Amino acid sequence: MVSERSLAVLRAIVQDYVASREPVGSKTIVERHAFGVSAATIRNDMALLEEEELIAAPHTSSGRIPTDKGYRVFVDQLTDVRPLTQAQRHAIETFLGESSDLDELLARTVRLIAQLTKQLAVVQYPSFGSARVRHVELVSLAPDRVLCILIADSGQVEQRLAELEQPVEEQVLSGLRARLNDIAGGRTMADAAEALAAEAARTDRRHAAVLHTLAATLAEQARVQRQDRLVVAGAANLVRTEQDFAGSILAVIEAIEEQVVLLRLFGEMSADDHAVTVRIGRENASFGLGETSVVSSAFEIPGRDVSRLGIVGPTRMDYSNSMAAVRAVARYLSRTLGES
Amino acid sequence: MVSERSLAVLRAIVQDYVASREPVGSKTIVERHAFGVSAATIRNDMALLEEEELIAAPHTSSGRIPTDKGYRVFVDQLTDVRPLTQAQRHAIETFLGESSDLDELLARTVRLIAQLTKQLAVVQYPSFGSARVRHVELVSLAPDRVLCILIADSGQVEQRLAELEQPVEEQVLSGLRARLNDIAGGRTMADAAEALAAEAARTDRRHAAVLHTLAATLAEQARVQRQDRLVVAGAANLVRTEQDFAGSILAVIEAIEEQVVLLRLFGEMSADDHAVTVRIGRENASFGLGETSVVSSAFEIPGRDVSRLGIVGPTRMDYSNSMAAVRAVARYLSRTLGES
DNA sequence: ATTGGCACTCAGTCAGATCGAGTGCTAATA
DNA sequence: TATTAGCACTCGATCTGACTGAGTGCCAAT
Repeated sequence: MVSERSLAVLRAIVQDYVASREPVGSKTIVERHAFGVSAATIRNDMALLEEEELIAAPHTSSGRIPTDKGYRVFVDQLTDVRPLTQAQRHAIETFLGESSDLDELLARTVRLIAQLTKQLAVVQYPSFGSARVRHVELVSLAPDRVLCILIADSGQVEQRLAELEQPVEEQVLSGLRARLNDIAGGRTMADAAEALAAEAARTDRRHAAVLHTLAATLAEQARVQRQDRLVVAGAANLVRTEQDFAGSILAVIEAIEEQVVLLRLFGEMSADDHAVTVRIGRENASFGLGETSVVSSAFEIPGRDVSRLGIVGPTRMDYSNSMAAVRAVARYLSRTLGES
Repeated sequence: MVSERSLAVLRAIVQDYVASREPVGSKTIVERHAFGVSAATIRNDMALLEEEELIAAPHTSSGRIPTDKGYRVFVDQLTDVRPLTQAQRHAIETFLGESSDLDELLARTVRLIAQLTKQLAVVQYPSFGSARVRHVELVSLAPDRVLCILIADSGQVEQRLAELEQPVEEQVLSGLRARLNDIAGGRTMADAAEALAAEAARTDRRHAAVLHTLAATLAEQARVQRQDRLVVAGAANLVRTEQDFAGSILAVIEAIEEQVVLLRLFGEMSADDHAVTVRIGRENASFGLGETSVVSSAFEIPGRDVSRLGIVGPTRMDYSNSMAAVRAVARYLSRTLGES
C-alpha cells in the first residue's frame, strides 16, 4: 500500500519534473522539499511508487519521472487547484469584461486562456440554444442560386447557399421571403426547423420546388449546431513545448486544423457538470494524441447552449495552474457574465 | 562576370540543395547533371559564384548552399515555372469548381494550395468590391444594445454591435430599420457609407442619438474592408520543414496568429499586377521573418476587390512548384471562375 | 578555357576513458 | 518496525583523440 508520505513524494516528483524537465532523484527531493527524512527513506518510497507504476526510471540509476498513471493520481488527489492570483483575476475581468459580440468575446477568451496557461487554448463555439428566429433574408446571387440568411434574436447570423433546380425571378423570391418569415419568424430554432420542414413537404403550390429547396435549406440551417467550430489560439506555445512531445507536435497541429478530432474529444467529455476535466496522455491515444493532455471545462453563456473550453498541451504540464485558469475563465463566462 | 554555365551551376546547386538539404559539392553536380565538363571546372565556376555571393560554404571544404541572393537570381532568371501536371490541374477544378459560398471557396482554396505546395498556405479575404447593400437588419439584444447586420447583394454578411447611450423601444427600432433600409438599400457600399454618415450628422430628430449611433456604425461597417482577415491552412507543413528554419518556426507561427504581420507584408506587395511575387529570406527581415520566403499572387473574384493568396515557407523551398501552384490557383479563381 | 592531380581542411563518427548522479542493498540504529 | 548511513554498482553523459572521407584550392599540363 502506498503510504501517505509516498504520495507526498509523488507530488514532489511531479512538481519538480514539470519544473525542470529532468528526472528527479532522491537527493534532489530532500534538498528541495522539507521532508524530515533522509534520501534513503525517500528511495524506499520511490521503489514503492515504481511498483505501483506511478513513476518510472528512464534508465537504470537515473531519477524518476511520473507515468501517465502518476499524473492521474496527482491530478485526482494531490493537486490543490490554487485559485488564481489577484493579477490573473484582474486580467480576466478587464480582458473579457468589455467584449461586445460573441465572436469577439470568444476570440478574447481563447487568447486569454492561452496567455494564462502558456498552452494551446481551444474554445468550442456555443450554439444557438433557445434563441428565436428574427428574420429570414434571401439574396439572389444568380437566377438559380439563392443565399439564405437566418438571423436569430440572439444576434447569431447563419448563411447558406441554396442551389435551385429552376431559375426563379426576383418577385417570386420576394413572395417566398415574406412567406418564410411568416412561417419561421418568432419561433425557436428547433420549432422553426420543424415548421419549415413541414412546409417543404407540402408540394401543392407553384414554385413548390423552389420553396422546398429553400425551406429545407433553412431548416437544416436552423438545426445545425454551430458547436462544430473551434476557436484556437496560442499555437506558438505548442512549438515552445515541443521537446515534451515524444513523437512530434505534428499530430496535435493536425488535430487542431482538422477540428474534428478535438470536437469528438470534447463531445466525449460532455458530461455537462461544470467541473474541470483532465485527460492525460494515453487516455487520448484513440484520438491519435499520445503524449498529449487536455484540460477542459464546460461553460455556458446566457442564451446559448452549454459548450466547452480548455487547453491542449504536453503530458508534462503544470496541471495545477492549467486547471485553475480553465476553471476560472469558464466560471467567469458562466457566472459573472450571466449575472449582469 | 558570371558566365552562362556558372548560372547553370547555380541552378543545379539550388535544385540539388532543395532536394537533399545537404550542401552540394562539385562532384555531385557532375554526377547528377550532364554538364560536359569535369569537377574541377565546376569548382572554378563555384568560386566565381561564391565571389558574387550567390552561394556560400557552411565551413571550409564542404559543399555550397545558395544564399538569399542566390535564390533571388534563381527565381528571377533560372526558374522555368513549369505548368502543373494534368492531375494537379484536375485537382484544382474538382476541388474548387463546386464551391457554393465565398467562405467555403476560400477554405477550399487555402487547403488546396497547402496540399499542392506542401507549405503553409494563406488567403486574404477579398472585400466587398462594388457590391450593393441588400438589406439592413437591426436586432435588439438588450434595450441599449443593438446588433446591426448588413447584407450585400453579393451575399456578404457583416455584423456589428452598437451600444446606445439611451434605451430604445422595439417600435422605434422598426422605424429606424425601415429608414436605414431606405437610405442604404441598393447603394454601393461606399455610397451607402457616405449617405449613412450624412444622415448620422443630421441631429434634428427624435432619437437622433440612436440614429446617429446606428448610422455611424453601419457606415463604418460598410467602409471596413474585410481584407484584414486571413484564412490559413497547412500549419502541419511548417512543422515538417522545421529544420529549415534556423532560429525556429516560432516567429512564423506567431506571425500567422497575429495576422497583422502577414497582412502588412501582403499590403506591401500589393502592386496589383497578377504576376507571382516572391520575397526571399532577409527581404522579410523587417517583418521578423528571417529564414522565411513568401510566394504570392493577386487574385480577383468577380464582384470583389482584388486580394492576395500565397504560401509561407522556409527559404529552402521548391520555388518552381510553389510559384506554379500559386499562379495556377490565382488564375483559376480570377479567370475560370470569372467567365462562368 | 579545361583538366588531372594532389595536398590540405574539417565535420562527423567511432572507441575508450572518465565522471558523477543516482540507485539498490545491507547492516546498524532509534 | 521504520529509518538511516554506507557502499558497491550502473549507466548516461561528456571528453578525448584518432580516423575517415567529402570536398576544396591551387598548380602545372593540355
